[in-house]
Amino acid sequence: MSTTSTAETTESSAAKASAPSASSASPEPEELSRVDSREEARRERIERRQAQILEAAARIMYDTGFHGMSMQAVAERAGMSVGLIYQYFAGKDEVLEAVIVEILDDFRVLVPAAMDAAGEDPEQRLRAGFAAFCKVIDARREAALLAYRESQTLSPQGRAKVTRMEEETTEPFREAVRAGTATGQFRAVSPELVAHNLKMAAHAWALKHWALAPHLSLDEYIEAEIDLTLSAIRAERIPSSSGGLKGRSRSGR
Amino acid sequence: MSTTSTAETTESSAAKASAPSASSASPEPEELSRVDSREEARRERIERRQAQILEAAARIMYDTGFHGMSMQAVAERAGMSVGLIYQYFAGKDEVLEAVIVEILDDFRVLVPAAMDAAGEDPEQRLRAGFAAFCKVIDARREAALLAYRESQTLSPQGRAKVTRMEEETTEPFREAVRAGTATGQFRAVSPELVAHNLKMAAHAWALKHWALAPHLSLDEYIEAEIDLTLSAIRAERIPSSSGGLKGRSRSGR
DNA sequence: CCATTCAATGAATGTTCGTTCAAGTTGCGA
DNA sequence: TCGCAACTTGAACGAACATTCATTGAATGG
Repeated sequence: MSTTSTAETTESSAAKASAPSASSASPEPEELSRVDSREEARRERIERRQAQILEAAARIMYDTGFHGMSMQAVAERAGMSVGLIYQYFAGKDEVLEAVIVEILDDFRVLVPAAMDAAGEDPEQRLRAGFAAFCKVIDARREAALLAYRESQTLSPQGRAKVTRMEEETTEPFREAVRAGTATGQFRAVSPELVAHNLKMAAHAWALKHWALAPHLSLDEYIEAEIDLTLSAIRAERIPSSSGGLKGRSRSGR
Repeated sequence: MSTTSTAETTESSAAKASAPSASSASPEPEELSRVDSREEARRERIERRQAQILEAAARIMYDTGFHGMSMQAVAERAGMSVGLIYQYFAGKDEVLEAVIVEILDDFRVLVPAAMDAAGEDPEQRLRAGFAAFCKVIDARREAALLAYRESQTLSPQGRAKVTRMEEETTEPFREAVRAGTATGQFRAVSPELVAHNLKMAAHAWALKHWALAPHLSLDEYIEAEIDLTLSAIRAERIPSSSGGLKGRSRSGR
């Protein structure tokens, strides 16, 4: 899942970058195809190796944390030698960044896709987006947890990148809330806050899985959370009965 | 703040446990008082030292993470020698556990206190408890973040302890929701889920401070979040208009 | 069948760090 | 003033670890 885009995102990395000098000049078709298939095989191998490494690294970090992960252990788990890891990643730090970027990339791609597939209605869009978000988290719970625990460990650039990706991820939520407010379906709530809450609720499925999973299935959780949020932001459907709403509604800000 | 209970909680630790052999036989009252004041001074020193160490450790871990924290660095920051740390903690792991337990202890004490001070009304109790929760987080943001990042690093016993303390912390929230449902002020929502959401919203002030703080002050955040939650769970105040509430309210479990 | 290229290995290296402990210091009672 | 006990120090030790690199092995091309 998203392996392609990950490889692309990660490619900033190590050596290996001996850019395909082929594309310049080699008119023979057989020559071309030979070079191409070579190139292709190479790319495939690189991808496979990186995936191997990232999976092993994610597993180990989940158990022990970044600091408890030795490159030796990663190599063993991935079924290769230590040295080989350094062919595909410049160092331990870069392995961490790749693991984190991989899952953020899934969010960025899958959440908007699900929302667009859900049509125009803001409520349906929020539902679909939130469900997709939670499902990605559920599928990659280990990596999601890592993204939290070890973000601080990243280089400043790495952290900036992660922050930016996270902002992008929640932008569709903000837009849906704004759209709903515009149509009058939603109260005048802060799109930032609602989007933030949905994001946190999704993250919580990973962060607090030990507390939630015994009570709820993933689908139940998704249903319950989105219903709660929608209850909070739906415009009251009863324009009648005077303003005397009992409660002090100093809704702040 | 809560230093006392922390010292107690942590006491399982290192050597130092050369239990007061005095208590066996020394009838002279002057003897006794002399011994007592000695004991007291000793305890005070232990507390002061532990606090010194924990503050330094929390600061360093916030910047570098547990793995980036060397005992040498802690000693320097705390203004003491490496060896001395081992007089008060059995090892690096125990320092981490103490830092985490310290803040959880604040929650456990301060949140119920604030709720009890707020009176009987479930809504007011939730408001007060949530505000207290957030304020503790805000006051000790570094430690709160650590509790997240490094919980996995703890020993199994340490993790179990932290889990238990967290459950205790949110119990008052669950009770308030149940009470509100019983009086009919709240809809029939899951107390577990609502308490969980409030806890997460409070945690988020630490977890996502970089995203929230530019938009909102702490007080504004508290207001906005609790208002949103209460909007979601308040019973509709209009008993008229038939049962057709439109929404599918299969709020599961 | 040789030459070349490149993936892959894993022992060796240099460093960092948690922990220990022998030795020094301080404070207090006699 | 002496002696004792508790407190404190920090150099030293050993283990772990990230990273390197000389070497092996396999595939390709002529």
